[in-house]
Amino acid sequence: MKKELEKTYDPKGLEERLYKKWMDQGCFHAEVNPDKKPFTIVMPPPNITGQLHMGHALDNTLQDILIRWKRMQGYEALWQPGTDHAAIATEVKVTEHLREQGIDKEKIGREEFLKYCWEWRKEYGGRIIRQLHEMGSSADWERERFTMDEGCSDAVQEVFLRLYEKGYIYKGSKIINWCPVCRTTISDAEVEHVDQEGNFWHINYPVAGEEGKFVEIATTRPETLLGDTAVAVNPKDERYTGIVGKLLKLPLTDRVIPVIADEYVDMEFGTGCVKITPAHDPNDFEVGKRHHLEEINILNDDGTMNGQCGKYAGMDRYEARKKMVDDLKELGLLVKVVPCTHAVGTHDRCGTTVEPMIKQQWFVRMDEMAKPAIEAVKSGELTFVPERFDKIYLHWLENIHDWCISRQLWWGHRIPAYYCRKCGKMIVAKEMPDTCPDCGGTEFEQDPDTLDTWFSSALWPFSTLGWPKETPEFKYFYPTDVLVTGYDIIFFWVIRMVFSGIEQTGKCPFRHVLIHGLIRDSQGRKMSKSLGNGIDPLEVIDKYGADALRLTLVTGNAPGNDMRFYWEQVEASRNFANKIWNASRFIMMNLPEEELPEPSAEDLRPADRWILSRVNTIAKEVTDNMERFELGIAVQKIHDFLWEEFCDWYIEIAKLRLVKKNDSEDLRISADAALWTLRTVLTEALKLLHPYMPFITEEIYCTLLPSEKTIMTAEWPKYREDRNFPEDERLIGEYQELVRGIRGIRMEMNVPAGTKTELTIVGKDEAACRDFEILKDTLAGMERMVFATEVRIQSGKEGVGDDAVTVVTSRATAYIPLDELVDREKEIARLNQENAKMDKEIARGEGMLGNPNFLGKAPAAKIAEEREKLAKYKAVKQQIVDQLAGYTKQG
RNA sequence: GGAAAGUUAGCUCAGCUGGGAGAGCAUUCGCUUGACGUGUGAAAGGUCGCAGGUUCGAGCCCUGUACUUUCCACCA
Repeated sequence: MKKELEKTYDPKGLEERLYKKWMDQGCFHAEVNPDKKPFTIVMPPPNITGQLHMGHALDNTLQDILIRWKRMQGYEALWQPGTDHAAIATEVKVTEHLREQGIDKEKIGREEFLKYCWEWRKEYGGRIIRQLHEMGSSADWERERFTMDEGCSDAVQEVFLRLYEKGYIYKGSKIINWCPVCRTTISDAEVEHVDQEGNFWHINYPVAGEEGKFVEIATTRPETLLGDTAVAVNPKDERYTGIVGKLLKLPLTDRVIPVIADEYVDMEFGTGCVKITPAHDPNDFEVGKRHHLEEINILNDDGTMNGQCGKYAGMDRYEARKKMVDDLKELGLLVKVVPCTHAVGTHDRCGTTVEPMIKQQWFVRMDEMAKPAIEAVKSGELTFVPERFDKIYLHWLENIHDWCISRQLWWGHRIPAYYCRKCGKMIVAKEMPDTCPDCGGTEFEQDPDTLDTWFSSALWPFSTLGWPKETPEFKYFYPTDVLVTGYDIIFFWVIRMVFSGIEQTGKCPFRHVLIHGLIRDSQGRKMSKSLGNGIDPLEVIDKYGADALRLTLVTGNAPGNDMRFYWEQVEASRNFANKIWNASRFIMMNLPEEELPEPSAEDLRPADRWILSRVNTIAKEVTDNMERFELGIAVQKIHDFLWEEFCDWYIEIAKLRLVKKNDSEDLRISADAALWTLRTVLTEALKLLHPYMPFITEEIYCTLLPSEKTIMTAEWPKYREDRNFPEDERLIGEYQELVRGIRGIRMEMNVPAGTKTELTIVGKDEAACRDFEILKDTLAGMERMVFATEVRIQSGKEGVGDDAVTVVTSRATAYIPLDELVDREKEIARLNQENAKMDKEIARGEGMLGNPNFLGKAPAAKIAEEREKLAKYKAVKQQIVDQLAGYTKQG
């Protein structure tokens, strides 16, 4: 029984059904297989708090395209999926969630809180995975991992230990970024500089013991005055040479601070005097170190002023600022207030202004590990697509600071450091030690901090494959091939994976990084929750299907570039799916029940060889484009081939032969050849399209070829020399030229569609006549395409009436008798216009070919091409001239 | 303050190593052609930001310039 496609294309039921089928058949699973070459992509693990958004949709579509393609090419293709515990994001979400139920995180304590986190993970961690299923993602879900599962946690501890023993991880008191709302440290990468309106407050600091003498400083954060331990000037600044070494009375306090000289101060900027607050400014911290200044912390962890701040203690930092400015004004020490905009460091997650503070934290030393990561890109071992992201990557690494990895959070990998309760000795180990080697104490307390969530993500390409164990998977699938991600997380993730991978495994974790941009709304704005302008990919899928969404996300999108989302584009994609659906349905309607053997070479007609040749060429081009990660260009070619060549031309040509299959034995053979070609070309094109539109291609393929289980493992089309038919491509090209010309002229002449005429084709020479004779069966049916009742092919003008309009191509002139419709004068004018056009072309060609420089320097192929074109234009012109001469003679 | 990207049809964007400018949507005029009106045929629409340069030849390479966007940055 022949299978059939549903009459209308409805992605909804179809996609769900096919995804289930793939899952049931284990189509996504990859195994260590020494007979095949591996191809690996690790999926950027979505947060367990996350919901699928357009960014995920794009990212996963690109990965799925690559994986499906490589799988078809015969690679053992592993797409390694999983989810991220997303330390701070989850902790914030769970905390909120608990608060809504009236539960206070602090009250229930760490252990209890973590239970809620795991519950959350159980409840919501799978949600985004299910949503990825809807996209058609062919990841190996059997291998799904989680950054906090046993294996990944083991990898984290192992790396921590190794780096600690190597001296690359250390605990130290340094100035760090503190978020007073989240109450944790954050890394440099998490600080976003946002321009804000603010003021420069100019304040006079009285010189001690010299009545009426002041030093004027300017600051954007007056409240930090309470932490000042010096004022600095540039040693070369002659304005201030006399004052260096003197003491100043720090306003609002009873402290005195020295004036010091330091190169760091820019003489040109402000007053040339800088207040130094070592505990709350990274630069001042460095200055303080150089001059052995006291570091006075003035802030509590929640951003309020601490006990050091006298009357301001307990106030919020901004409240204190206001009060202090008022007080300074009252004291007459406020010189002026100058409005200005300046870049304020904010926490990228919550937007809170970050406070630099000195705290004891854990850091990763970056200097040594950055080197091989830089080298990896410089040597070409690791490449970015597009290349320009090299610079961003290198610039960051070349200016990298040590990475603060400890977080004052509960949800995450706890730092594997233990402190002896008796003597305080710190021991770094995977498990809690039994006895203290120093004091013999047996009670230990683990460091309360957890690790930056990116610490575990950095290990993702190998921790998911079983590392640190030498598993077969690790040996086979690592290093991975391509990493696909947005440019927004190069710093957070890509760089950290590279140096971690090289340090731990000795190998760069991937060969290529394919960078994509952001999906913006139709006005070019970032999609965001606060704007409410986000488009839910699931809604798109619901309305138009995952295939349409996927196609929309890759067409016209170049690597690294942002793109705007338009519903119209999705609609166009769905229309394409519909087109393919119906074309396939048409082909299947005509296919016989019985076997359809490959026709012998002589039974194939020119159009058959043409379309076979075309799909062959397209396969090669598409493969080339995909190898260069030009997915948008590749899919455009498949799209255009299927729609404009296969549907618009070949199917139409084939129809003529199908309807006549019972007329004669010869026509039956012709019809069979067409059917076989239709099926063959469709099959090849479906394979090319499958990575982009997996569902519709699977459904059609399996219906068309009932013995095939899936298109997923069908062999990717390869270029075949025996399917290259340049002669037929040329011939059909001439045919198309002729048909287009006839349609055009009929339109121009306003010929009613119902009016059918004879068509006489006069070949330019014998060879041309022969060629058009070869196309006889195609031409004979041309009435469907060019409204001809009868087609004659001949070498002279005999029998051609005077009232015919003409279509001139390089090798033939077609005559269409239109009797009363033709205005002789207009026809002559039209031909003259054509003639002038040819003259222009000929002049261009002759100009080029007459230029000795061109002949001397241009490549031979280009010269030959131009010669050929020139000859063609000359031939057309000749025929136009002949035609005109005929009219003149008659007229 | 550094760096990158963009500037191409009315709109949104492609354009691979330099060799006669493309798509989708929109527009105009046709088509109950038996797969598809989610279709089909024809057409209109561009000084490729501006100014120089290199080249036989530049949307593409170089220099400068204008505007837009983004990233980085410890000038208080």
